[in-house]
Amino acid sequence: MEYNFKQIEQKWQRKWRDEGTYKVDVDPARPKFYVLDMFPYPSGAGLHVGHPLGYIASDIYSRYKRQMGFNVLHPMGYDAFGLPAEQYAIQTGQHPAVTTERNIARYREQLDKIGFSFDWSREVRTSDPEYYRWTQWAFVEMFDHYYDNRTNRAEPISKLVAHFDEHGSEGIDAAQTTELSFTAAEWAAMDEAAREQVLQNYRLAFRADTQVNWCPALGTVLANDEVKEGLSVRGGYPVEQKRMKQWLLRVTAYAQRMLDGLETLEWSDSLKEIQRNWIGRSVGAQMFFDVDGSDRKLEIFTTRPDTIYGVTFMVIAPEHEWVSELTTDENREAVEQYIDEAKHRSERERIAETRRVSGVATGSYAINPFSGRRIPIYISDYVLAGYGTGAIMAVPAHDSRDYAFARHFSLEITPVVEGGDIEKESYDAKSGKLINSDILNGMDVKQAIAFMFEEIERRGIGKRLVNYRLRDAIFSRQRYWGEPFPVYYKQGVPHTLPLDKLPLTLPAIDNFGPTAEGEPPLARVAGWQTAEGYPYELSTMPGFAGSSAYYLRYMDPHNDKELVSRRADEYWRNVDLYVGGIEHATGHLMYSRFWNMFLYDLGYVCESEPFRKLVNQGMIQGRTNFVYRVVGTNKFVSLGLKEGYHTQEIRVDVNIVKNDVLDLDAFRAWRPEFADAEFILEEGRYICGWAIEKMSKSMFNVVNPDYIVDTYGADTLRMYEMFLGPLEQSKPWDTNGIDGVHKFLRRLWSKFYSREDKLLLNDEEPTRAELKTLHKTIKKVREDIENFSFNTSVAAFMICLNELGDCSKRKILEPLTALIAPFAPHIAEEMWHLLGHDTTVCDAPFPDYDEQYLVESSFEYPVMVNGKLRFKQEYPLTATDEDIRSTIVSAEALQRWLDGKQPKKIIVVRGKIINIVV
RNA sequence: GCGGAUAUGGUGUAAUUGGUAGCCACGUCAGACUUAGGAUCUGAUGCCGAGAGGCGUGGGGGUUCGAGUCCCUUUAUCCGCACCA
Repeated sequence: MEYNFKQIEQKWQRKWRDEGTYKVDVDPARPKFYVLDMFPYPSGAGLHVGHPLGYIASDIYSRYKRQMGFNVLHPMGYDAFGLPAEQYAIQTGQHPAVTTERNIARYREQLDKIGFSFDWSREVRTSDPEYYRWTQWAFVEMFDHYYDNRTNRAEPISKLVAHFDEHGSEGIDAAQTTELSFTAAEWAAMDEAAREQVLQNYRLAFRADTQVNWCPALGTVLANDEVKEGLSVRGGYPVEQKRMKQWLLRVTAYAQRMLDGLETLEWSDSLKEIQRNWIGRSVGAQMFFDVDGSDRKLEIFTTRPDTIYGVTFMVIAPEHEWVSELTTDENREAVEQYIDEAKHRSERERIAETRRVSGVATGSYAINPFSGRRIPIYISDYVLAGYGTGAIMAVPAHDSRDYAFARHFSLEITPVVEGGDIEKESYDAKSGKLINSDILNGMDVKQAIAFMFEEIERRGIGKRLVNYRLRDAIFSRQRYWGEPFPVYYKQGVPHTLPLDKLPLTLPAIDNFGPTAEGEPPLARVAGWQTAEGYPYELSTMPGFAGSSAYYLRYMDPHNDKELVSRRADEYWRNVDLYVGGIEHATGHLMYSRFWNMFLYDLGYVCESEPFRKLVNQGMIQGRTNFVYRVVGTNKFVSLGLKEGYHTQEIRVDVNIVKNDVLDLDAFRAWRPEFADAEFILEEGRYICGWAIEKMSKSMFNVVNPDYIVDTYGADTLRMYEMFLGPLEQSKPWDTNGIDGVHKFLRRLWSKFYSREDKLLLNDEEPTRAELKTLHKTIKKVREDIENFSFNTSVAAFMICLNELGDCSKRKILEPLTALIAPFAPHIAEEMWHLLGHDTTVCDAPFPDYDEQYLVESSFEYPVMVNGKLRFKQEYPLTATDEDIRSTIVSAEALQRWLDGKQPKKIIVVRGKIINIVV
């Protein structure tokens, strides 16, 4: 009987669905294992072959763990809110809910064909009100909490209010937007709006007037991770800086914990490094400089307090709040002009002109608190308003940016650390002896920094301080297709809806663009207000809101009382294995950790880190095929012959090319203009050229998994995607090797049935050689799965089959079936039943190996007997005395042995002594 | 500029973790069976050389009895961050 993958796969997929084979429940009697994929955004283009790569890997691991006796949670859902659906709606007028629903149905159909072991009864969709009520709920909780740096956790805002009632701001150490100072009496005198203003300074979800990334083309603000090189990640539109009142999440409160938490995670070093850089911790000193002729004190942050005697000027950002105050009348015009220019430079220009030096003097002077010198204060856009205090002390001798600035404006450059040549460039290295530095002279840099930290605090002019590059996350988007904020405004003061009023559902609209006044789409909704007539917030939440806690919801997806029950949470705890793309390194994977830590502080979840182990699968690139048209004709010349012609390169649909050979008839049928195409063939075939490009519709290189599944079957697709190379590595999709994998499955099948349809399975005893092959394969596959080295397991299966020859023995095929089940579940299931089982193969125990079958020839120390070299040995299974005697010893090695030195180690490879280590 | 990763046949890759480099596939070549083959099966296939043999893991150097693997240096490609004080 032929290997009829279509019949086998349909049969078992239906059965798995009908019988709920992959449904799981809390089972305290069994150990749990949680395997999660990053859920997809259901785009209109459907699933391409790149999507399943990670899903297949995680499915293999899930099935393996299940066969190892674990209760495996392996859910799937959809990240259904998002910009593309809304953009599509603006263009076509189709409601995003409709198109999203349609796309989801398509995704589901495609996913089902691949034979994943998802528990679909736990599916979540972020756009479902029953789901997003918990997103809104978390937001309300964040609004109601602040971060206490003393207890190092989120605390109820009521605790803060109680403190204000009693002591004012005195004694508060909390994560905050700006430093506030007021007494209990002042607090008592504030009205509601003023009090709320103060509380917004502390809330974990808060509103603030900040510098934001504004994307005019998309009509919305974006978070830092949604902007790359001054362009929006989605769409690639220019992004500009703008001051706007926005909702934010105070993720910076958790910066240190997110940094520390990385140590406990099994993530790749490169990913941890990306997060560390993103958080950007730096230890330095806060210092106050007196401003000459003013009682203002200019606050700066520096990591090099040791260079204080080398400070020859100061610089503040153009957006610094004291710009106008520090500017003297004679400089005012120049300063205003400079500020105006800076404002109109886009982020992109600013990045492109990174090395351009620009700035202007304020006319004011500061006093160096150590040397007492009077130094000028400048304004320049190389100082960022968003980092530190937006003001720096400039040390041109030891900072390349300050150096460039000083050179440009001919400012004094005083070296204070030995080692460089300041005529040529600044000396930035943190090593050397201090000079020209009064009390610091003779110390080395590290010593001087430590000394200065103490000295600054002792003199009361500042303190040691840790700064982070991480910014609070902008949380509102001026869009329609997202979670509405459970917020309404009373006389402009924001209030959150009570929890029992959630979810606040997204109203239906039919025009998805911004209003004429530039308001978000929700402004179009008449009556978008509370029953009492208070208006709701008009913006919606960003994409990362819904994906920040979805892994928790999977644990208990139908619970209408809470996000996740204690019982479910304490059983499933956190994700043991998370598989997904590296592109979420600074977005989703940061926000989720923040969100989870917050819920952990509040006692809703029992683990502070959501994803214990993380594997990043590589991206699958497209492999574009080209044909070569002879210019001015409808003749196409094969790749190898094109040199003789003047040709034009045309992209051709990769689905009508096989192994770079063009299907001529399909090509003629592809486009009307090619209907009468003629070909110049080489050896009777048309060979296409190729290139690696991003997989996209416009390049005609999108390969759809459906086509592969229809042609070769799901098991072939699964094994082939794994066979392609290491999981973490990006690689081009290329079907050139798929026949090899398919052939393997057919040969596996032929162990059961001959071509004449005879059942070959028999009960003969296996030979030692066959057992050795089997156990070797089991060992290899077990180790490979644990290491996510699936490509080498596929190779191991092929070797196994080659070595087994025509063996159709039950005692070999039965463990082999259980072994291959995670990779090729359909054929394994069919084989399992042919072997006479009526259970499902995913519950078949994963086979173990026995070392006794694996022993290779192993020689230990040689001993001298009657002047001859003899081996004290463990005999190999098949070795005879003849084998031992014929062991070849190199002359040199033997000589060394005969010199009488005691060898440490004898190197024997395949029965041959290569060397003796003395 | 800083940080991280990668580099092995015509191609994708593998290497017991310092021990015969190239497993397993693709491709190619030869053969068998076929009316036919883009089916199936068998064999060969790193490079140079008729052969003996020599050379081979981006380049150069080092450690070691022994290096794809460790160290130094250099080149190329990819990724992340990028005026972060």
